[in-house]
Amino acid sequence: MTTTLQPRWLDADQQRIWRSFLNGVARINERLEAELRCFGLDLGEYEILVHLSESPDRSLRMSDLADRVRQSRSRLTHTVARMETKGLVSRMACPSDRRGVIALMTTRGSELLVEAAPAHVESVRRALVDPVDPDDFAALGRAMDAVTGVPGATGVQD
Amino acid sequence: MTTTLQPRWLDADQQRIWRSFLNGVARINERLEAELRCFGLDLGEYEILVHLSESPDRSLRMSDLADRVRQSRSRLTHTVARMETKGLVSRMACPSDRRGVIALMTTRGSELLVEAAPAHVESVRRALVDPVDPDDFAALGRAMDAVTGVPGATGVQD
DNA sequence: AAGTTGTTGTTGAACCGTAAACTTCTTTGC
DNA sequence: GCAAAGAAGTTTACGGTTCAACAACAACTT
Repeated sequence: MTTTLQPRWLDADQQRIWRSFLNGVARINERLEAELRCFGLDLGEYEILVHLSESPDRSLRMSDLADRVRQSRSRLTHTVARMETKGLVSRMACPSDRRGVIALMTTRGSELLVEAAPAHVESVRRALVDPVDPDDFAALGRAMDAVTGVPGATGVQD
Repeated sequence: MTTTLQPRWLDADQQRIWRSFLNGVARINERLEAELRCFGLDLGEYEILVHLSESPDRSLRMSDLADRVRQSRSRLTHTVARMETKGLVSRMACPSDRRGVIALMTTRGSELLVEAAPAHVESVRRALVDPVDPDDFAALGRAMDAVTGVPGATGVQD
């Protein structure tokens, strides 16, 4: 037989919270995407620009960038290709590894990020930060860190 | 001039939490999708089956269903059409409103849900419920309710 | 040093979601 | 009653994501 033990169903509270989570995430995404569309960007492209802007020389190896923005390599290739035609990024060969490709943000990309960032941050505030109680917001951070396995201070403060 | 006041940037903590959120959500989605793929479903299809199974006669108006699973009407039409070819749902005319279409779950759809549900619930536990501290999990629920504007008990308990 | 294995990044096809136009029907207001 | 406005679903075209196969290179292995 396969390992089909009795399923540990969620209790009523857990199920309510789980559905609240699904609803909340969907709502947040809707708002952020809608807002970024005014700048001709989606969340994936925006994140690419953010991570490039935070890196030395505004550049990052494709595989490194893919990990940071949680996109598959294939998806990143396609997305960066599109952004390249828009003049937001460009690509060059990696000097240290001839397999590698380095994506770098253009001046135009940088300018678009500077333009879009304030509105985006305001969206994040309106959609999440402002409506949520600060203690709950901190708990949200701990919860998501636990999900991704970030060590986090589980013990007592000293 | 446009209303470009000084942007209220996120402070270091808020930004860390926001990124934890993005990472956590992505991780949870990955796991749930990967698990459901074993049953030939994605999260959108699974949710359709769940909501149909909870409704009288295992049936729901398309627009009603669309609201519950947070899909656009267009998307739902496509998804249900696909599921219909798989034999998981079927469609019939709505008796009370001749514009309406009623989606209903087939026996096959019901059987697939019964088969997939335990594994899915286990995924939700492993990805979210189990790793997160119970108090933080409750706070997560309150936070997401605040995001979607669910009234919620903000005051003191009586 | 040659062969194996793993990594990096791209390609093209299939698939899915989005957006806008459109049909049919209901509801509203005069 | 009738025209206008609105709602329910579908359709089509387009764009983006996924998936599997692939080419080029690096890193081990012996």
